[in-house]
Amino acid sequence: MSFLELPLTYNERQVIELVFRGDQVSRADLAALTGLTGATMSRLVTRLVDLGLLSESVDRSGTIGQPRRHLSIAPGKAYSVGVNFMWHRFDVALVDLAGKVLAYDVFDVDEVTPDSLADCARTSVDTLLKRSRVGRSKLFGAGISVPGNFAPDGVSLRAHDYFKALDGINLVPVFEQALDTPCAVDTDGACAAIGEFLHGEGRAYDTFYFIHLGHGVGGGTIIGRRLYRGPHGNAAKSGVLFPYDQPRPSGQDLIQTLRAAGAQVRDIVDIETVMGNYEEAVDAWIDRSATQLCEVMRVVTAFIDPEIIVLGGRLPSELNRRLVGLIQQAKLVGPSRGIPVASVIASKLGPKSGALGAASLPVFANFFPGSVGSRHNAYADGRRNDARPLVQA
Amino acid sequence: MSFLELPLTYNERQVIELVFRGDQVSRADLAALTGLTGATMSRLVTRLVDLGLLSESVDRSGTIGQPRRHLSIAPGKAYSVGVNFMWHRFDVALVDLAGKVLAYDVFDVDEVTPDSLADCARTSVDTLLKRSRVGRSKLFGAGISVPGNFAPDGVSLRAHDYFKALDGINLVPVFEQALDTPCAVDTDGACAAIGEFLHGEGRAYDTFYFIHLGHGVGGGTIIGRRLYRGPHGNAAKSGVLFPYDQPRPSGQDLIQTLRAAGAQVRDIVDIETVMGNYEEAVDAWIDRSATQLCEVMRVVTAFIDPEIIVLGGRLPSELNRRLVGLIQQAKLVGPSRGIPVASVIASKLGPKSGALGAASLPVFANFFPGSVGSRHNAYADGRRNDARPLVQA
DNA sequence: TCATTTAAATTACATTGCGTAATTTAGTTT
DNA sequence: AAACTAAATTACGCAATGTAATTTAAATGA
Repeated sequence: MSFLELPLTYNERQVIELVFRGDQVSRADLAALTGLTGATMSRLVTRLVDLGLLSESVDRSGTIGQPRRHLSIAPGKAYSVGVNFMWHRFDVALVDLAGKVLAYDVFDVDEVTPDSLADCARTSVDTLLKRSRVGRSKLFGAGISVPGNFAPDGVSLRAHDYFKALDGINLVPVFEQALDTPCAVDTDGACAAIGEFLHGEGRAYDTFYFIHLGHGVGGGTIIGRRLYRGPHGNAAKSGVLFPYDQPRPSGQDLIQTLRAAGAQVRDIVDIETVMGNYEEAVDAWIDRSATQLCEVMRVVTAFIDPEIIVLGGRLPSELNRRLVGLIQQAKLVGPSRGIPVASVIASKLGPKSGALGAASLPVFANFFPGSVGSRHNAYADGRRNDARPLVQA
Repeated sequence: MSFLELPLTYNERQVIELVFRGDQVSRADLAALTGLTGATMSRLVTRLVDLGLLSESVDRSGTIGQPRRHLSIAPGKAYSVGVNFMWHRFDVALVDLAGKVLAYDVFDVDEVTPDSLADCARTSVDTLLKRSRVGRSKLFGAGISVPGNFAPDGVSLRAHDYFKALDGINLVPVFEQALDTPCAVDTDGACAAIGEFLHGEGRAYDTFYFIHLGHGVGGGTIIGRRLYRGPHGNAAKSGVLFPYDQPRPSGQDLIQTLRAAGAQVRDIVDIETVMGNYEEAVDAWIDRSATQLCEVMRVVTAFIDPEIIVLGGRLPSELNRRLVGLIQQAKLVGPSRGIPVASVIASKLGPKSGALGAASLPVFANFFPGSVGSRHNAYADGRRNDARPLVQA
């Protein structure tokens, strides 16, 4: 981070997370929530206020004693951009730490190669920064959401057929060179889960599963307020239950369904405009997909046992809501005796959710404790940071 | 713990874990592995040696410099018992911290109620302690492995039909009263996973999935050297893919298969003795079950993305090996484009694995870092320990 | 043979971040 | 306006780590 000398400590990140996800929290609340003492919390908060990351407002709501001072993330201090790639388009969001979307736009892309993506990203991000008069120095990172999977090395892409030129590429250095800021790349499902965790329904939960319906059927898992990527970055592939050559509850499948019904659909974003004219086809697709997603619900409950399952992605919000409605009505057999299937709710983040989720990656990485390993070590500074991964000695 | 004044700190536990899972580690190795300095490691190890938990041996293998001193877990210092309940029997193991099984025996149980289980546990544990001349004061805990699931509260049991009297019961206080030592209760799948992590194939991995074939089809997930239980304790229910009223790759199903072929089988332990006489039925069962387990492999890879999948449980080791052999031969379609299905290996722990896994629960809880939350706090002692769970303020 | 070299382990001292307890602050209650 | 209350801050102590210097126990080599 250019504007912060040192990375934040674990406890500073805890404070930011609690302020971010909570509402109207005071220092005293934070002390109780973290188990730290009031004295320590006072010091932590003072430092974060001095850094300009937190701001406070006095609450004179009339209880006895010194009034609480509610903390909130300071607006306009630090910015992150998110780039969300689709087939023929991509959308970009510029957000500040407080979660405000300062600028958002959709761009076209014809050719999908590392170079063209880097170009697109650079020009579009520059456009947004200029439009909202945010200086580059205030940008602490960029997140890029891509459809696809990772190779066993956990970093290079196993791309969809539509993105063949990206196969085997590690996009992180590509984007870092183009955007001149630290970049994080993850799957659309993982980005969406992080976005939901920071800004959506997931704010109320520590452990949840996100079913992501984009071109394919993906997902993301938040376990204990951390993104669970898996050793190879390929966790949460909800689509496993549906072979590619058969009907499946994916955006691509819906596009094909609509085309078969005679609609002109180029990409997922076009669905919303045409679906009113093909109600019958959409209804049938929803019914069938809801049934299929019920099996995802059962299996996710069995393997992850989450507090809640959130359904979202790139489909029109109305479709997500209808799918959730049907799933909620279904009487599902639990995954094992006596275990109920987890509840499902629809994401409310809307069409910007993809870019917002991508922009959430750097926020999570730089300001949240979930990206810090548990090193019980009194020294945040001056410590060696070269621990080898835990392997047989 | 009666014999240890204070619970071990996070870094002390790190040392124990690395010594336990590693082989021939020196203080210098541990420093490199943890990222702590040599000075700190020296202090940590000295303390653990003084406590009697570690012992060391000089390695004069001929390299220049002061010889390395290899560390190992001291034998005979601290003991744990594991109780592994089945249908008509249960087996008990007394193990020391170093992993040595000092005593092991199988007992019969006719009635399954909380009281009878407590009675059985008390008398059998007493027997083993006396037989191996281990004083009660050296016992730091007991682990109990039960078939079944947890209620949404995460502690009370949702028992199999065979154990109806246990339904809704929290067994922890029951056993703690009977055994007069801290008790941990978890599902057979979770216990087996922990056991595999400490003593079996899982020693080489940080994140793996354990498929547990007992009466039912269960499992356990180790994520980043911690047991992932799920918010309700019901994670890793591999059986979700197989309805109860259809053939499934469970021990119960194999018992029924053998009975249908004319065999006299009372419980899983009887399978080994009779299976030689019903080869045809066993072969068919193995073939079908291997095919079914291939789907578990695919789904686990999709949702957990583990480094490896380990297959084990209560079936005879030979059957586990044959199942693994067939699964390895199968050409499995990956869960998503470009992602290979995780590899599978058979557990080598043998028939004592259930009791060993159960006995591993207290070891894990008291001596490993995986049971400690990440509180970045310089003070191990004298700290308040009453942090509320992280919820909306 | 014995000084030199090497790597492991230990010791002395400094630094950091948290806890405890006392104090200050800003309001309500009586 | 004095008493009371809860939040926030300050002063001080302590535990655990890091840095740097030192000790230890072996191999090396003149």
